[in-house]
Amino acid sequence: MARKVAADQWLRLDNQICFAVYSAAHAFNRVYKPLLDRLDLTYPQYLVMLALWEHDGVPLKDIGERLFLDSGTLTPLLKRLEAAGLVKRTRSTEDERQVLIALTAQGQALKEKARSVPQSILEASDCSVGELVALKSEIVALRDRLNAALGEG
Amino acid sequence: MARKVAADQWLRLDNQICFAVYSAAHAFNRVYKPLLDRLDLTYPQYLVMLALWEHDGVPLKDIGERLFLDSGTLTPLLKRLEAAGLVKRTRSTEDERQVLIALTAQGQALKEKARSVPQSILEASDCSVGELVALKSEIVALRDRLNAALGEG
DNA sequence: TCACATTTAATTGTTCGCAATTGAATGCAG
DNA sequence: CTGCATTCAATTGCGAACAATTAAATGTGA
Repeated sequence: MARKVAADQWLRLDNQICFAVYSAAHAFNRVYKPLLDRLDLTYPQYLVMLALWEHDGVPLKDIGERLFLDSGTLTPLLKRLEAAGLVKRTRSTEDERQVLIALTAQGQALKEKARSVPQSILEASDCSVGELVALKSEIVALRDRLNAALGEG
Repeated sequence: MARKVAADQWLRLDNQICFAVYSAAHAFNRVYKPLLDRLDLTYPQYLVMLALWEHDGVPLKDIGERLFLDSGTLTPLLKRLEAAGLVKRTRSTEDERQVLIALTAQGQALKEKARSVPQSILEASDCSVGELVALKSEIVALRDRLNAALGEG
């Protein structure tokens, strides 16, 4: 019986790091919600805008690689951003398979409204920048090992 | 200009801990996918089963509090688990507002097939149990602080 | 007891996320 | 140049996730 209980430890919800990550992601989402509502963005849309504020005029594929998302997710999302007037989607002339995503003036301007968001998140996290940076690095390292395992599998 | 670059650091994708968590959650999901396909479960369904293997015959609400999910998510998910023959949903007789979720024999039996899953995840994580436990605790602590901030906000 | 608030699931509508497929453009071997 | 594979975005279908609403059951105060 002691052996059975020990075996069960591996299936306990509280012992799953994946559940920790899963539930933390949802917690972040809920904290972001009211902040992003003021920008009329969802969280995934905010990520795309972050990517574009760094590198504008890039193919859809590049955004996908950066965010680990595919066209099935990005195509409709980008159409919504275009409908909102934040980006423009144009076929590349050199390679007509590619769709280039470029910020509109409105999309660039939104960056200024977004500047206050990270500070609010930091406050909700209730810990130091240093701690968050360290934790972030560990999580990224784990993510990259998981993705590497996928490539091998 | 140096000042503008410094200000932009806060909006850089790679500096967002939320994106680290978000992308790690998706990476976990992709690693779980082939393992859970063999159990005919999605990842959220797997979480519900983990909860039920620990505490059977509980109200939907309890599962929701445990997993941080609401009825809008759980009601259709549990109907799918019921359709798959893994759980039974019954109105409580003491309080007819509540729906009690109980494992079927098949649902209990699935636990044995699930025992090999955590080991596979550990291998894909490519690090020690100790490291994972420590990281998990930090992530849970962050999640709880975020949820606490929501309550205050 | 009666009115009213609270609790609990279910429902509706929108947005992700991904697998699988389609179709067009491009690259490449012969 | 031809034939075939590859790349890329779009589409379809399904399962979350959540806000907002609805409806029924329960609890509470007067």
